[in-house]
Amino acid sequence: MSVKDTYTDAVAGFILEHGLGAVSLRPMAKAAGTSDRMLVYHFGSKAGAIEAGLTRIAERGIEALEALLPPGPRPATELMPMLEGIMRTGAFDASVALLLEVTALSLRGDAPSKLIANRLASDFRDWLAARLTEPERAAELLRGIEGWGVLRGCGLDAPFPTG
Amino acid sequence: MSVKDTYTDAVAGFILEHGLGAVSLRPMAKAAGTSDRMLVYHFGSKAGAIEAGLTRIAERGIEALEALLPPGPRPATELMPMLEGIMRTGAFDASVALLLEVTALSLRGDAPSKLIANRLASDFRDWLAARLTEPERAAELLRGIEGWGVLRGCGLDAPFPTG
DNA sequence: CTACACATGTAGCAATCGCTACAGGGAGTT
DNA sequence: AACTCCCTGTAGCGATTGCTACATGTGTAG
Repeated sequence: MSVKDTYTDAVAGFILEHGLGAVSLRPMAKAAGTSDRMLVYHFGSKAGAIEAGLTRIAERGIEALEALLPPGPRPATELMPMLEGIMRTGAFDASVALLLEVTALSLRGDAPSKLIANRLASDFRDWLAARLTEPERAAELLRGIEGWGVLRGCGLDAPFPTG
Repeated sequence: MSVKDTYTDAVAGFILEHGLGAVSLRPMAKAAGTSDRMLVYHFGSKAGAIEAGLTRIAERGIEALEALLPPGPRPATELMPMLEGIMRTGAFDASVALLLEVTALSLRGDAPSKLIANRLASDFRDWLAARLTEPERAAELLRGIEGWGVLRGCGLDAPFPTG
């Protein structure tokens, strides 16, 4: 793994932990064990570093979630309660928050955010489709999950989408 | 309307237009026709100004949406297509983006954001319940609307929730 | 050994950040 | 007239921002 690759991981971790709005070069570089100078050297700019970090996060994407589930497609009536249990632990709160931040930027017209947001969402949708015995329900259920996540972030206890 | 009240409106407008992440005192004061000095004087701090602006936005809340709809409760099969038409115009993209920003902060543990996010979401939920002939479906439909908004922000065309 | 590309540390620049100290201006009260 | 209270402009502070100039190290190919 190249040096730049290591930095990319560190940047991804920093963004996930602190959020897009809290990114600045010096603290992020410190967390990566290097200097702002090096981040700019390797990624060209702050925006480049963020883009690399977000892309890395999108690549890692579903891995963490995948690891918590038994393999193979399931009917929604089985899969959704499993997902609900996982989401309710809060383990993915940071990921949800980041998705919402990127989505907000995308809604405001930020072009790089549009790309990343689209990738994050469609990767999740495709993963969901592959995990369901009723893949045609993926979009509807994804909509429900995202909405549930937003309401959870707002402190409201909406019902989790079911089969 | 007091001077501070005018500033509050201007701050609310600035936040809606540019997003929470882009708020800084001097540009916001310029948009309000005053100086950073005055915003700090009236609101105590940047955080105080933001809180006042967000509260004002929450107060205004549903007004703009309300104005676009015929009065009285409707069945979901009627109301939801109306909402879909309105949302698809993009007129509320900035509002959605702001809600997502606040929700993200709330998910990361920011206490003031938790309050505002909760108020924004529960006001919308209550409004929806009052607008439906089946008010018990408000939470489920709100979840669908929020999820739809997120996916729309991501550039995905999910189906709008229906009756 | 030399040459050259990659990588890095030090130092600093101009801009912006949130915020504050200080000096009033203007209106109303005594 | 003197005093007080609300409001505002000017100026600036120390910190942080993204980024860069310059010098240097380090490893590899010729």
